[in-house]
Amino acid sequence: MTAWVRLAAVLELLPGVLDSQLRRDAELTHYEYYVMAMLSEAPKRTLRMTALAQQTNATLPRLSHVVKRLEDRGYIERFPCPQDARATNARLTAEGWKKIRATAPGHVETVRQHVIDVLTPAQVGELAEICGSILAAVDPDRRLSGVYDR
Amino acid sequence: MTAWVRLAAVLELLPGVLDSQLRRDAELTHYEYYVMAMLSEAPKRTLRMTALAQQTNATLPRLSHVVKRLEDRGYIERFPCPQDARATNARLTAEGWKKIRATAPGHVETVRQHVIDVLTPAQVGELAEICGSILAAVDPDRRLSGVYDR
DNA sequence: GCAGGATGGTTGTAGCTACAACCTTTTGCT
DNA sequence: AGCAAAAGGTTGTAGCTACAACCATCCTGC
Repeated sequence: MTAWVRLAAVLELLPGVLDSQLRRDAELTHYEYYVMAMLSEAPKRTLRMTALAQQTNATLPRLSHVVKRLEDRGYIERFPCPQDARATNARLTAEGWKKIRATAPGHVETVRQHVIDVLTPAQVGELAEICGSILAAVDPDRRLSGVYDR
Repeated sequence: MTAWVRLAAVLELLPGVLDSQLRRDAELTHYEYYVMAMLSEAPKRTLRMTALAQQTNATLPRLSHVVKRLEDRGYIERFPCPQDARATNARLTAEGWKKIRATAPGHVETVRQHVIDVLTPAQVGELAEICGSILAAVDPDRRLSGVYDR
């Protein structure tokens, strides 16, 4: 009971904390940041929409809306995939790359402050295990979340 | 890194799972359910808006909107607090009580299925500790969340 | 070689949350 | 007492997400 009540509280409060830091310092949603971060680590900073949706644990419609907004702001560009005319590729622009480089340190610091640094190293390990198990239960087919690596 | 990436995924996916079960089976949001659950455990099934906001980890405006909707549906009633003319009390109606009694088993089962039962007892304990630390960092003044009990 | 289903993606809309502005009552200071 | 500031709530609005409907392309079996 205690575990669940506290987890529910974290679920409710933590996203707000992360969001407001990013919105204040970079005018970005946490999810928008995550999308750009995933692109920045991909080969050629390019990913197909479906793959990007999986990696960011989101549905395709949600991603589509978000990418459109980021495209309007000049951080991402979309172009049809040459191999598959149905598919769309999303690529981080130079400006988007600059943006993510500038934003990352502050965001990482926030995550450290509120999560990593308040735990012992052993607890961090436990947390990874625990979240792994929960993810397996929540998304058994792993249609979303390419997060089971390591 | 692994711990954080997975926690971020849980933050993104778990609320959706809980919400859809409740919306499907009871036409309730997870947060609406939580509000009614907190009221159902309070003395006289009544709580002041501020207290209710704290216990449910929400801001007052959010609670105000939610309570209004639940009032329209007949699950909650509001009345001015006799001791403090500024304050408002929220009370669960008989219908609200019936609703929560009917809804609880399915919700609890969902939580077990996706969280508690996929962890070892030791992990459940660890999870409570970990979330406690995170909450302390996220909300140092404990203005929200009366969740540090035990 | 083509019909029917599956895959990839976009768009429209309803509903919830965050933020800011506002009003009322209470408290604190002098 | 009296006035300023704080506490308790509500309302309005903008913005994001979920869900459903939709279109286009690809693939499979026959």
